[in-house]
Amino acid sequence: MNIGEAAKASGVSAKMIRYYESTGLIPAAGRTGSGYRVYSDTEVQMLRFIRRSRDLGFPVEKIEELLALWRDRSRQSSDVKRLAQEQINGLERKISEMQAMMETLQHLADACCGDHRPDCPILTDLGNGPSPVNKTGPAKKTGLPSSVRVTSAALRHTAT
Amino acid sequence: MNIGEAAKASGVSAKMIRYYESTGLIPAAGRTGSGYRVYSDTEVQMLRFIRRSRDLGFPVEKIEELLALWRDRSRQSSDVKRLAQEQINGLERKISEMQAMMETLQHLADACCGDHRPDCPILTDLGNGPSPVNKTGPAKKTGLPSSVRVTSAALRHTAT
DNA sequence: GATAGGGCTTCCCATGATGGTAAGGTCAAG
DNA sequence: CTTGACCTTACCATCATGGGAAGCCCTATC
Repeated sequence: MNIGEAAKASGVSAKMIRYYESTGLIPAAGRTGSGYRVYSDTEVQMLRFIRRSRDLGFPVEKIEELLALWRDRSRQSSDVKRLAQEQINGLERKISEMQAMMETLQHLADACCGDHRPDCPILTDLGNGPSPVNKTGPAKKTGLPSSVRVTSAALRHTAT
Repeated sequence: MNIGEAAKASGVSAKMIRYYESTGLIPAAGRTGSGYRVYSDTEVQMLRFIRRSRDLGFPVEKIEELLALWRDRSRQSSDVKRLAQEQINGLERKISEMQAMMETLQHLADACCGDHRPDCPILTDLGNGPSPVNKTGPAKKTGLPSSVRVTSAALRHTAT
């Protein structure tokens, strides 16, 4: 099986398969005499594992750990569960941050009549809102990061 | 006001202020004889606007539009509201994607006893799960992106 | 006036996961 | 033997942000 077939079978693009190999996430594939990469079913299964893990939001760094556990027959399921729980916690945190953003935006949008006139509470808030966290006091770390910066990275893939 | 003071007053790092200037998001600041950037209160207010917009998850590209509307006294509030609504929709979509990931993970974690034994339904699922969307059929676009890839970009800033 | 320390300047590099492109080799079918 | 589809490597771009180096400037202290 060459890289294109492995890509189709695993759902991981050929580009990413090469990338994962270059970073050491997966071992270097075998080669034909002419230099083409060759993949076995076992390797395709590993790629599917990676793909599925990515779909669940795991960063590649964590997938490295998951793969190690996957291969380790003397693993402890508690280690796997811990990784999963950490991922759940991270997702939960991001979700609540985004929900906070969404609620703020919804309040602002609700207050904006959205007609031909220029008056707009959204812009007013953006201009006068409490951006600088340390506006009135010497607060340092309030606990909440205040900025969330979803960076549109998460948006990108679905939007495009 | 020099760039460091403007950074403190606006909540935008000096680094980012220079970056925003270089990309044209904000006009080039004035300079002292020795080349230091100088900022007025008006410019700091614009920076606060940007910061606040970022905090609500707007990508810089959208902030450019928001800023244009902010400056435009003959704007129509409907345009602002539309941008806000788009942002809300994007957040909503990302949130539901992450919630789906979280639920899947939660199910898997619930099924994992998390003890010293190696048996783990999480790893089993990752290895055998329905990763390749086109596994049994010639489906093309199922409508759902199937992959969500939050990329941990959203995690990063809060995690680190 | 000299010196120290901190702030400013520009320029380059890194992140994370992914796609794009270009130049060139290979394979299989006709 | 040609054509087209595929493979190879190598480099660049994304998006917003931080880090660092090398060098100039300003202020305070001695």
